[in-house]
Amino acid sequence: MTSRAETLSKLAEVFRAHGYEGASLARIGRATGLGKGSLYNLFPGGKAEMATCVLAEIDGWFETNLYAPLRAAERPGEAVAAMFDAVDAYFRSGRRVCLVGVVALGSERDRFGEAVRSYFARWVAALADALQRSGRDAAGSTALAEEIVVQIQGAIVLSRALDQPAVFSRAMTALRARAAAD
Amino acid sequence: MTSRAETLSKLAEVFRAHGYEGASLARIGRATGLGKGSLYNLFPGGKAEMATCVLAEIDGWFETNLYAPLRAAERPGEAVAAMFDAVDAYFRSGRRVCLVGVVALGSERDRFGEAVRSYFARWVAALADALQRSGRDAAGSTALAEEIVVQIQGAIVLSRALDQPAVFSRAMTALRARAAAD
DNA sequence: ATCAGTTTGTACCGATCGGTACAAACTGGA
DNA sequence: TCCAGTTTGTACCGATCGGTACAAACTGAT
Repeated sequence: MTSRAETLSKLAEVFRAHGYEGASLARIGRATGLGKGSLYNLFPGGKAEMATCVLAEIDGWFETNLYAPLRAAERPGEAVAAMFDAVDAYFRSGRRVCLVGVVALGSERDRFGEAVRSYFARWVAALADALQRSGRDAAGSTALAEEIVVQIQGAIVLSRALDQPAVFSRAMTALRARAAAD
Repeated sequence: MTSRAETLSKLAEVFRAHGYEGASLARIGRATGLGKGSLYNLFPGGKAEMATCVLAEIDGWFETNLYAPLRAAERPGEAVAAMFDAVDAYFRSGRRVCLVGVVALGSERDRFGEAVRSYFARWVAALADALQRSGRDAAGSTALAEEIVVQIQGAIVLSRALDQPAVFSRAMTALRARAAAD
């Protein structure tokens, strides 16, 4: 069953590019190469279920590749550095949008509210955990973790707005230094 | 001609709430209390012209209330502090979305590319100008200005995602301190 | 009061929306 | 080879999309 996973990633790109309301079934069908019959066979709940599954897959990817390593790392400092590598690759230096962030800004926020909240809350918590275990006090760790996630999201916005991936890269470089300091 | 200005602000709220694609003429008509006849009389170019005018009005508001004061201030430090006050009020502590930022993330970015680019470029430039005149070197001013705008945008995303306006307020407080320090 | 010019509501257009129905085409096990 | 069960394409549904046409209702100057 290769279809499901591949389809989800293509679905994600459609939602990323056009948002929930702009992701029409016609566009989805074109992007995935699947007709309505197949789509509704895979996702009986229609567009809402597609979006839910896409968000769940993204959430799972971040949990596996970012949050869990941050929480489990024996050398937290290296895990934080690895997170920045992963973030830079995943968001393609700001050229790729954060779908969860886009949902948070849109009118569909309430529909997917818990998924959105959990994704970001766990990101901040996992990062704060790693920062604290690398020698910071609890309050400072949480504050810095929150600021890092804020800057990642903001850097995506600004680098896309200015069409300058360098903006994203600069922000990541500065954050790496902040996280590594002391 | 009270209609035009009032209509634009109501239009802005519709675009903010639903994005360009989600802002249907039905919703726009409902929100403004105007029929299609009136809307196409005010904006012969249809939805695209409405969005262009809304972006232009927002741009004008920021130019007048933020950028110009930052560039003209005799006491740049106070102008920067005033900017944070204005930003906090305008974005209602993160409860209100930045329409230009939303457009930058969406598929309509290219259609309004120049407006989006200019809005953010002038924001960063005006802020960097004020920071430099308050005693910083040129490179540090630009870097800090960029980071401040990044954090404002990111704080809107995160505070909405977590449904915690306090996230936005904390970010603004920290940025005020960063900007005031030297 | 009249009338040109504007503003408004409404009916309507073809296209597309998300979703359903269902028969044809597949699939693997017996 | 056959057949139950799944997967697929396609036709179709009512609703809504952005946009147009146009006549009725307003407006202010004469």
